[in-house]
Amino acid sequence: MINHVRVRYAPSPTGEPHLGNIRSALFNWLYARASGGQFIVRIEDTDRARLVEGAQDSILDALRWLGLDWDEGPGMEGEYGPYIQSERQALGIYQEHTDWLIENDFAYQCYCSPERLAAMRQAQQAASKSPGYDRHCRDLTEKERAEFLKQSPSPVVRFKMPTDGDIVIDDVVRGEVKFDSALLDDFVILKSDSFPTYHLANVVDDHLMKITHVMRAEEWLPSAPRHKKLYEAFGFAMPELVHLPIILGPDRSKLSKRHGATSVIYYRDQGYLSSAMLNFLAMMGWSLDDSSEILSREQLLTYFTLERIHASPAVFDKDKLEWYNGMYIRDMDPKTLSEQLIPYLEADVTGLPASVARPIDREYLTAIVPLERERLKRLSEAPEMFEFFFTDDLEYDQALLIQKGMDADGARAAAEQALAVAEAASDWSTDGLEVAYRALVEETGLKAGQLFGTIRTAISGRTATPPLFDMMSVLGRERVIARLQAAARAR
RNA sequence: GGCGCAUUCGUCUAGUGGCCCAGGACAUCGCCCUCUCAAGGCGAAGAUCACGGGUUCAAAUCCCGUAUGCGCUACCA
Repeated sequence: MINHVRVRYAPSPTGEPHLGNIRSALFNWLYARASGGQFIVRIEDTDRARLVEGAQDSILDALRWLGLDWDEGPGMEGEYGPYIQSERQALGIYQEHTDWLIENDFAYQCYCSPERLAAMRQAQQAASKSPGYDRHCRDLTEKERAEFLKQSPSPVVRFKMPTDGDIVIDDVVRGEVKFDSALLDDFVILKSDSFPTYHLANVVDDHLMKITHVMRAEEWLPSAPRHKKLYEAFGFAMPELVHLPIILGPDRSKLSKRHGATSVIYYRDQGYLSSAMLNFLAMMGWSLDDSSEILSREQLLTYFTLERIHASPAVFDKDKLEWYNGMYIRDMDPKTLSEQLIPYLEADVTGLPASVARPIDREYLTAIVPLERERLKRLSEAPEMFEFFFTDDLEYDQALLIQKGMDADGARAAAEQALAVAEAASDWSTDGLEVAYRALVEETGLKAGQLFGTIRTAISGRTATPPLFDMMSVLGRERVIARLQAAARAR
């Protein structure tokens, strides 16, 4: 049986790659790969006014980052190209199809001015009638057309929708959905700049590119009946429709900039791992069972099915994304993590202080990483978290040296004693240091928490750190001694 | 306003007529571990399955209605 799956991701280059948008790309990709089909990327740049410079690159970057490779599309020319609609427009593809529709009485030129349309809409609203084009130009005589054409030489083209009867579309996720034709107007398929609207371009290209499944966000469901009529007029076979649930913000409206960052690129830059993002995105609108939370790319590929796509919308939960990220960070080996951390650490403004020489010591870094790994939620937290390992002069509130039940003199004394032990230590390993300092606890009569707390602050400048002796061992005797000396001098 | 879709813990979800006085995960809280912070382990709290009617011996699951939310209603996608 030859039912070769071909799906597509068709972004409009009008901004940053939106989380919801990339989630659609992911589902398409997953389905293509899971079924041995093809994943096609098509750039829908028919809105010349809203085009954003660089948006296409940034969308493709997001795809590459997540490892969503495409079989045909920009940079991967296949037999159904070109894959950028403006290039297809230049080839006359949409014009030809539009002409055919007009010749066969499925479409007509409309000469109505934007002013007339606006006035019409206003009147409809005032009379609280359902809005829609009044078909003013649908049944003009040849003579009238010629007359109007003189006044508006670049008309739009509208598609003739049926005026009554139901249009039933079949959606894989939602089943049959019925629309009343009387409520659907004659929509524009070709704009006055001779670029197609989404509806025309989408139907024509999906057919020409042999797309078998149209998987897109739910907000497109209301336009499905228009597309169906277009397919019928052309005599094209209808692809399967799969409308994905929308991704919502915390206030339950469609996720948008006012909810904060929505760009996948932003999350990448913040230090979210692509594996975590992939897993998280997959679980928004799809799930495997009652217990699987962590699913690798490979597992996703083997388990993904259309049947398990949800119908109801999902709220974007940043906390859960962070949890996923932490899980995946902890799962990384120190070497790989170190490499990924370097750009964040060496970055100019957001990285380690300028006083820290670049490139940073890779070996030292690799020793630090195992100590901090389980504390990292985002790679971008590393500079702040690792800073004390690299800087020579620690700045901190010296009151932090004084532990519960101690006074300033006690803290100074503790630092001095700790210093003496550091200077005398013969074994600088984690275990060796622990033996030496446990002995000091006995000797001083301080509580372990008190002594260790003072040392912790002395050598790190903070109260929350990795385990003390691991930290001392990695910092090295020289740094530890210098820092204990400073603490002993504290006043 | 019209049309459409959706509706299980705060959030993501399991659940397709009896296994459910509803299971898991995130977040929250507590305990344990412990030199701090994490991580981890254990536990708690949290859902009258939106509401109201049916159908059935039996409904979160099927049907009808209502409500609420969201989406669409452009020469934007």
